[in-house]
Amino acid sequence: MRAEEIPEISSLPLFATMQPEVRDEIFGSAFLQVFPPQLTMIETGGRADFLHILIDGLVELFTVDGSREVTMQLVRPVSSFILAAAYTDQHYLMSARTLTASRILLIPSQLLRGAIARDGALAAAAMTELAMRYRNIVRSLTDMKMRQTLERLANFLLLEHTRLDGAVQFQLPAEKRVIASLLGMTAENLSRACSTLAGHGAIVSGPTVQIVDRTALEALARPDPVVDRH
Amino acid sequence: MRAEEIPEISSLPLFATMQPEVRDEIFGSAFLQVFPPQLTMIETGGRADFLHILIDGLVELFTVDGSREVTMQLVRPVSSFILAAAYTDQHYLMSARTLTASRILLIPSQLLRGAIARDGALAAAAMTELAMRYRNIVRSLTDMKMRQTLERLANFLLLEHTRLDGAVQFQLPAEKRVIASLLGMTAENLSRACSTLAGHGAIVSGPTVQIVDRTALEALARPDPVVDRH
DNA sequence: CGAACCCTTGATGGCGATCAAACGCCGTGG
DNA sequence: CCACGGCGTTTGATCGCCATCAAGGGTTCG
Repeated sequence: MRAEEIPEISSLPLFATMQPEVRDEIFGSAFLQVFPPQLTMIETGGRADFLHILIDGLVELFTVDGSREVTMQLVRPVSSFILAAAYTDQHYLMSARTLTASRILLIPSQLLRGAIARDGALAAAAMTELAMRYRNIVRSLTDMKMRQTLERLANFLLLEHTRLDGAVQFQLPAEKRVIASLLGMTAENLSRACSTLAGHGAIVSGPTVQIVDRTALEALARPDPVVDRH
Repeated sequence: MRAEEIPEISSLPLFATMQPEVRDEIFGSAFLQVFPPQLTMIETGGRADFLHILIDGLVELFTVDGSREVTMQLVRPVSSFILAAAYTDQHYLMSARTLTASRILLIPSQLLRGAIARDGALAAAAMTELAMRYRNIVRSLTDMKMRQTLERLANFLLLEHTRLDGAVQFQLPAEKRVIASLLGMTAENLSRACSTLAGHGAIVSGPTVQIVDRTALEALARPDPVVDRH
């Protein structure tokens, strides 16, 4: 990996507090791989031989059932994914593919487990990371069970809006079909829902979003102060 | 807690491998509490001051949105719950109530965090526990997004059937209204779905279930060999 | 320039929610 | 002991959200 990126990766919550010598050992055996867009690098049911860390690009986690697939989560840089499978040495529950060209750091699972066993600070960080991801999925499940599609879209846009520090205008992070699947709806319905939001403070035209009235959007989305605090 | 139960709790995966002296310290400061049925002991948004371990009884985890609530998970003995919130010292994402009279062991979160920091084996066990729960929620979310209600019910019954070592007849673990909410459907629809299953190898009459043709039920449920392996 | 592919828009249908009512069970109190 | 009321479950009727099917427009890429 590029020399200037080592500090950036080291400063990830997962690696920030660990012992430097253990970190050097892990990074020494890790390797960076560059993937083109639309490449499935992990398949459901496979073995989790590596912890993946997305350095750059965009990754989609999804599940497959027969011929149908559903997006579960978008992974943005810089963050790790499939930590749970890597740590417990089990099969992947989700597949992963790149949405854009991506650079991904691969850390052998076995090495990671060894390091966690030896380094208490790393163990704590991994635990925190996993706990955060757990809580995020609980949020997704809640969202799915409690809200209908329009509300989910509205909440999604509110979240993006917040993530981007309240920028009035921004781009959707992925193709609409992917967003639709992530939100548990069809592309057709997402399109209609986007039009509907024009009357509720959000104008979505193609891939660009304008938040013109956050209050109105919140009135529709009714974000939960506890569940939706990220 | 009763003397004869200490070995049972100690043999939980979470506590089995830790150092005996740390375990004694934790258990020394833990206390057992008895709750009547239908008592909400944890409210969404509250602080996670204790790790809870259900020794005996049945607990429902659920979320509240305005006036509506949704069941997220059933907790059966003996197992811990809300580990993620307790470890990260954050607010509860879910509420918890007893469904039957229950005995619950309460371990101060702060004490737990300290013990995890000192005891690598406990840290590893906690990590595994959390990873397992993470994977279970991923399964729930997949189930929710990919299947419709009848399939979800069928899969639920298959899971119960397996859990009970293939017993031909068994009781539903909770009231149907709770099961319905857990499966993301209304009580009315669950009732109809139960009748429908009579033609697919499962006879549900009131709270009792008979699996008369598992193959037929599986044909309807189409369980995923990866996702549904628990 | 053509062929995918994505997005959009419209028409239709079905799954499941909602509303409504009756039944059975069980506790309480007369 | 029985009457009553409450609650969970069941069954029926209806509604609405959203999926599906279908077709057209726009963009990208070979």
